[in-house]
Amino acid sequence: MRITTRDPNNVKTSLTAAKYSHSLTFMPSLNDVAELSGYSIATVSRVINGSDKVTASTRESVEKAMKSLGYLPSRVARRLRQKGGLRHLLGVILPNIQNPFNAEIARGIEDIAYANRFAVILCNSDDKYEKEKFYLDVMRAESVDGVILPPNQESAAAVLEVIETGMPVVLVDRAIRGVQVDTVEVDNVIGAKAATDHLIQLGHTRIAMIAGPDSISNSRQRKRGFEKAFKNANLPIDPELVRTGDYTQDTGRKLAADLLDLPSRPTAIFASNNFMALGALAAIHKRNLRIPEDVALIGFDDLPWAETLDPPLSVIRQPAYEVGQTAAQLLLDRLSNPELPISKLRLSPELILRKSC
Amino acid sequence: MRITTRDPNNVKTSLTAAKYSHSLTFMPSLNDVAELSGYSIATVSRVINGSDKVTASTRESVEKAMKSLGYLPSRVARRLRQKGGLRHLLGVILPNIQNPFNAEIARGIEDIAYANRFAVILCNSDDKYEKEKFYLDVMRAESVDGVILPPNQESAAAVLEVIETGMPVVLVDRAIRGVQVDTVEVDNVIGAKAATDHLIQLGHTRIAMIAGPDSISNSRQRKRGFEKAFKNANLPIDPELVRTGDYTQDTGRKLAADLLDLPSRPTAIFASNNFMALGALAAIHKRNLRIPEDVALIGFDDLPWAETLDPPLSVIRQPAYEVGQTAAQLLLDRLSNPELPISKLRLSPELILRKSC
DNA sequence: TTGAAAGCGCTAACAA
DNA sequence: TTGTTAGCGCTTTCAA
Repeated sequence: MRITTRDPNNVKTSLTAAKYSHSLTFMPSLNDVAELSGYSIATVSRVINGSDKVTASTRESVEKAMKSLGYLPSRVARRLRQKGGLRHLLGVILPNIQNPFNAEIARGIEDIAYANRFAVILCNSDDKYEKEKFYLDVMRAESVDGVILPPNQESAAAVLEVIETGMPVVLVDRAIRGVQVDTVEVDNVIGAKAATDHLIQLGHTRIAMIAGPDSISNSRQRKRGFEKAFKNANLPIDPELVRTGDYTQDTGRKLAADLLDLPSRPTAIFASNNFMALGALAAIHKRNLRIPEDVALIGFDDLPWAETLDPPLSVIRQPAYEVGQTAAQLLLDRLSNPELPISKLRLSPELILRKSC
Repeated sequence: MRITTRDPNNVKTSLTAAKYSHSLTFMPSLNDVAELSGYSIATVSRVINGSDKVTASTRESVEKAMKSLGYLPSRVARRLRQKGGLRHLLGVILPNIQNPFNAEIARGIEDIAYANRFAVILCNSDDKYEKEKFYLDVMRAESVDGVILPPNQESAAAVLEVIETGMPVVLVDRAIRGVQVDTVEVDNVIGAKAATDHLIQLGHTRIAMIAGPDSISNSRQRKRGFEKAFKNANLPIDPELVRTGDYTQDTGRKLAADLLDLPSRPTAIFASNNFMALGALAAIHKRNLRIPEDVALIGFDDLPWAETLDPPLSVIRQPAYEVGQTAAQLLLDRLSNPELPISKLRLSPELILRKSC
């Protein structure tokens, strides 16, 4: 059933439309306030910036003038002039805000930003170099206070360049090796090892991994954790059972399908991120296989609705919100004190057992 | 099981740290390029802006100078100066990016923005007036080209004020009555009616609705659609079965629980948004009720993983990505031609039947 | 085709 | 305590 009400004719003309054409956005300036209040722009500026070198009565009349004009200081002009000070603007570049993991990070960042009266320019890169480069240039051109992003192999050089210019950068979720820059990661090796350990303890030996791209540091780390668990248990890895996807639901589904159609199929699957786990789940369902009896499944990244999936999905939970908060706080700390030593933080993941393994 | 590796001591000092303290972000300016190339800043500016009044040879040497300096024009200075032109910056204020519905809208907006070389300041308001107001001020102070947001009852006045200043605004998902401003909505009445109709056709008469807050236009519209379906079918609404939540998973769970614990419980539940549907799902599961045999469930808003829920959730799907795209395109059109008539668009929702009803 | 100079809205140094 | 002024990086007349 499809209901169609989209109505291209439902377009009305109005008086308001005419207004737009004449009114360039009206913004009173310092000058306007100065004129109205009878003081100089310097004094008005002092009032705005809460200088204590203004008489109470002066402050009062200036503030009255500001209010009556609806004056709002231009962040643009301020940013242009004030070279040393804070611009109260952060740049954040994430692969895709539609991934709940990224949304959580973004939210963590923004909550800290808001608490400190910072606004955030948020961009989606899809891990595409072209977009990353464009947005990195935007950040410089907007002269934001600093940038938070998860680098990948391809973008690393561009990120390094930005760091060279002196722009504070905080890496989240992914790292660049051998570079001294503030970084907030999750311990992916330990997380992946914990997931695999659990599968092994359950008696599985034919365990498949749907891994992420090698160009992403956390993906390599998760692979390492997987291998570590096997080595620890003195178990051999069947290379046929390790597949590399691209962190999308689609490859998760396809690779799980391939795995499931193997002559001797795995009894357990570890999916290296949330989307691929969801894809694997769909593929298993499609084959009417029981979870965990026929195939056990565990994913990396929690989902707010993992509890309500069929079956409730066991996962390695990343503290994504905290990652975002920590990164933002690190950046703000760096801004207020550039001499701070570099921090490389690694937050802990958590094994959450539900019903899928 | 909890693995803890957070290591506050894993903090290293380095040469890079020292660098920060001295290097104020280095940004070559027009002046630097002018000096290096031997031309005036005016000429350099012309080269940047692709003026045709420059000799090929001049352009060439200026471009060489720009490249060798890694020059990037400051969007800030440009914005300050150029009163008429485009700033290539959009403001977007959404309630919460962690809601996949909002994430989809945001993505739709950004894809159009990126295609036109615009960057986006994205903010979460939590539908809190204080945050909305702060971010609205930020948009003005940053002199963005325009703002996209879903208004609510409380913020409407502030939004109107912004519109008064001449700043282009596009409303998404929610409308303000009696105001001529570009708006992209979804037909909530028809959507909610379709959901309720379907439940009625299935033979249900005790149908509960978990509605959203009355302060949000789409919530009121969905209630209207629900009532319309009842009236159409000549069925009475049991007021006890209509509960008002706040669009969060938590109230969805609580209100569903109340409903389910009623002496004569409803046989079907219509949840007015995605989060409340998820909450209701959890509440039903907790009581070990079968879906749809004991209680049928339908939600508003699709979820990328609705298929994999237990059971796969039937929903009214909103074309959220298209809503975002359309809004952004509307805004860009308005920027390039302010005389354009006001558009009030209403996109179509879609009934997607899966297994929950 | 190029350059000189004014000025966008603001901060900050200096003077009064 | 207040005002004058220079200048942030750029665009845009106006002259040359």
